[in-house]
Amino acid sequence: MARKTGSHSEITGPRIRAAAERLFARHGYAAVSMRRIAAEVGVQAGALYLYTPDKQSLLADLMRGHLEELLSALSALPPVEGPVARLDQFARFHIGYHIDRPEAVFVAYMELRNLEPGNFAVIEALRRRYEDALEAILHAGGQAGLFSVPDSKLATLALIAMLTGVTNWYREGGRLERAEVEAAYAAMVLRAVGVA
Amino acid sequence: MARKTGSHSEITGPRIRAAAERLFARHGYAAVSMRRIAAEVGVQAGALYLYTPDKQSLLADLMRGHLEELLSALSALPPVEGPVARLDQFARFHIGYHIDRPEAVFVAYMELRNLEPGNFAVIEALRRRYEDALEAILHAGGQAGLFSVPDSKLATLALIAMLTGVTNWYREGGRLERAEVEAAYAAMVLRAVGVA
DNA sequence: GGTTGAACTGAACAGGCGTTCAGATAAACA
DNA sequence: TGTTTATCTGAACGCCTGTTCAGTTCAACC
Repeated sequence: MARKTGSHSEITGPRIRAAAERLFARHGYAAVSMRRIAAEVGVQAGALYLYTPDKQSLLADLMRGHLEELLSALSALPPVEGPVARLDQFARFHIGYHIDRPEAVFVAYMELRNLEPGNFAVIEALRRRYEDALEAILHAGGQAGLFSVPDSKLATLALIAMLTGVTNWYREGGRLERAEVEAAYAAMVLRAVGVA
Repeated sequence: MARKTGSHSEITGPRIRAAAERLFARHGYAAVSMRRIAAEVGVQAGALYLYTPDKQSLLADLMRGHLEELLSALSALPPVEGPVARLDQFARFHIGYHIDRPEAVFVAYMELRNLEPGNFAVIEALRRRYEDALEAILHAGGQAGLFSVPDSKLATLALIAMLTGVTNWYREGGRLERAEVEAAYAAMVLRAVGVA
C-alpha cells in the first residue's frame, strides 16, 4: 500500500518540517531518529528522503528558515523615531516573536553545535545580522548620549540573552499575559542601558 | 593487556567525568557515545562501567555536582549589607563562576531535556534553589523601595538568562578582561532593576 | 480504459549504540 | 615468592541508526 487518498507533497512536506521542529526542540537533534519523525507524520522513514536530502539538511533548513523569517519580520517593523523608541520596539518585537515560536527558537539556539561547518557558517551569519541590528540601535543611543553602554557588543549579547530566555519559562495561558511580559522585558532592557 | 603502570581508580574516575563533561558540552549528550568518552580517556568502553552504572547517571551526576558546587560557592560568599550590594555581589559571583566553568554550565543548562524524570526533578530543584536566592534579593530590594521590580519571578529569570549568556561568547584571552566583564554585567543588572 | 508518474512502502545495508562479562594483567600484600 | 584483587580488555549481545532502492499504489491525464 502506498499513497493514501488525498495525500500530496504539499501536505507531507510541511508536516515533516513541523514534526522535525517539534521533536528536535523537545529531545534534541541527535536524540531524534528519522524513523521517529516519519512515525509522527504517519509515513515510513524512506519517504522523508523525497523532501530532504538528509537529516542534517532538515535541521539546517529549519534553522535558516526561522532566522530568515525573523530578519524579514524585523525589517518589516514600522519605522519609529529615535534610539529609545527603536530599542523599545526591538525588545517588544523580540519577545512577541519568540513567544509565538518557542520551538523554532529553541532549535535555532540549541542545535548550533550539531551543524556541519558549512551550514554553521550560514546560520551564524544570519544570527550576526540580527545582533547587528540591535547593536546599531545601542550604538546610536550611546552616541546621542541617551544610553549608557560602555561596550555595545557586550550589551547586545547580554540583552539578546535576556530576551531570548523568555522561551524557557513563558507558557500560553500562564500567570502573565503576553502584553505584560512584553512590557516587563522592554522596561528592563531600557533601564539596563540607562534610560530612566 | 590491562592495568597500565600507575593507573588507578582515583585517576581514571575524574578523567572520565572530565572527558564526558567536555564532550557533552561540545557535541551534546545524545551525540556522544560511551566509546568516544572511553577513547578520550584512553580506555575501553567497558571500563567506564566501573565508574558509572550507566550513561544517564554520568550526565545526571555531572549536572548535580555542578549545581551543588554552585550553591555551595554562593552560600560561601562574604555577607554584605543591603539589597544593592547583595545584588551587585550576586551578579559578579555569577559571571565569575560561570566564566571559569563554561563546559559545566553548558551541560547543566542544555541537557535538561535528556534527563530521565527522576533525575530531572533533582536537578530542577537545585536550579530552583539558586533562582530563589536571586529572587529573595530582588524581593527585599523591591520591598525596601530600592528596586523597581513589578514581577520578581520574571526579573529573576530574565537576569539569570542575561548573566548566563556570558558563556556563549566570553573566551579567555579575548578582547575584554574578566574584571571588565564582571563590572559591565553587574552594572546592567543593577540598572535593569532600577538602581541609578 | 490505459498509461503515466508522483508518492510511498518495506526490506535491506553496513555500521554504531549501550551494556555485559569471562578472562587477562599487574600492583599490593603475605 | 605466591596469592589476592582492583583494574581493564576485547568480544559479544540485541537493538537502533541514516540511507538506499526495487517495487507498489493510486490520482490524473490522454
